Amino acid sequence: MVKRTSFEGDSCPIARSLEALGDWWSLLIIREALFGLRRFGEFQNKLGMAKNILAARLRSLVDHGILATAPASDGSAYQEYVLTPKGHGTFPILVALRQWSEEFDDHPEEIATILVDRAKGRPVKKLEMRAEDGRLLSPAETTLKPRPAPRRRSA
Amino acid sequence: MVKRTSFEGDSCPIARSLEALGDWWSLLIIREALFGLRRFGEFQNKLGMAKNILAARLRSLVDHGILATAPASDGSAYQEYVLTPKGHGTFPILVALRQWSEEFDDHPEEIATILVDRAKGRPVKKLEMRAEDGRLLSPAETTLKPRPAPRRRSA
DNA sequence: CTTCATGGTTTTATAATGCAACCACACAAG
DNA sequence: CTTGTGTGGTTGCATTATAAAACCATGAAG
Repeated sequence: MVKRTSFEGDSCPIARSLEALGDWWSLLIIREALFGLRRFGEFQNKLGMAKNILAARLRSLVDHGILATAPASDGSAYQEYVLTPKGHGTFPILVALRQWSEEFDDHPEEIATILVDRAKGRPVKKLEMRAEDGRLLSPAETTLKPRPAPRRRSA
Repeated sequence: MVKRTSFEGDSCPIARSLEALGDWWSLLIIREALFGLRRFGEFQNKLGMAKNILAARLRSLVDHGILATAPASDGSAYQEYVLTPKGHGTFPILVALRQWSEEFDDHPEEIATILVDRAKGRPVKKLEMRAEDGRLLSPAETTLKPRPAPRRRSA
């Protein structure tokens, strides 16, 4: 396999996000980190993935600023992997994937869990596209526009 | 490379979604279909990807029910690829990826476009997690719950 | 009919993945 | 202190996934 096309320099933010998130297993590792896993062994045990791939993915996620390493919380000499704010920011992506699957999966009965509001136990509402003024938007009611040049910032 | 682990039988909807969407290029093909591309050559020209990979991806997206083939709209004998409702349902995923990248990208100045409300030209609002009753939810305010057994349906 | 366009298919070589074995250090127990 | 187990990797190997390029079959236009 020749090297996969990199989307790193792409002008589209979707493509750019795939550079950080698009490797096989990456989103599932983030999912587990959101559930609170932190230790290499925890990720490995939960996901059942190859250790060399896990090591490479964790390294990549750290390099992309999604995870950070921190001293283990039990006081041992080991390191843990903790989500950064950038990592936490992936939550809507995971929710979107989940809701798409729940709605369109060929075998919805194979899905084991639903995402609920912790306080009430009720399902989280479907994600909605909304305009600045709150109007609900369908995909057809959106479009792309050139990004305005950023304002100059004082040094 | 040995065969990648399949998430097909996974009980988590996020993992399951990656089976259909997780191949390199798949989400970008869908993005282009959402922009209105339909013909093999259009996808190929726009994305600049290898034709054999494009053919394989289009086949996979059709097999997963995200795209369907239809006679070409110009009356020729060719086929077109059109998004199904399931395909259109991926829009929030793409929006979530876009918004994550816009917020956290190391080089936001390299992003060329913003997603706007077509009528007003104003940026689309950031996606929000909301409870059934409309309360805004942080990730910590959500949890997973076993999916209730489906009701028996009349034959 | 000829020529070009379209939508693939096939071949080839390298990167990406998973498996399994190995390794270096950390930690715990005696 | 020694020994054994746990932890977090690293390494070697084989197969699949990817991209590039060439090839091919049909469609369309003149």
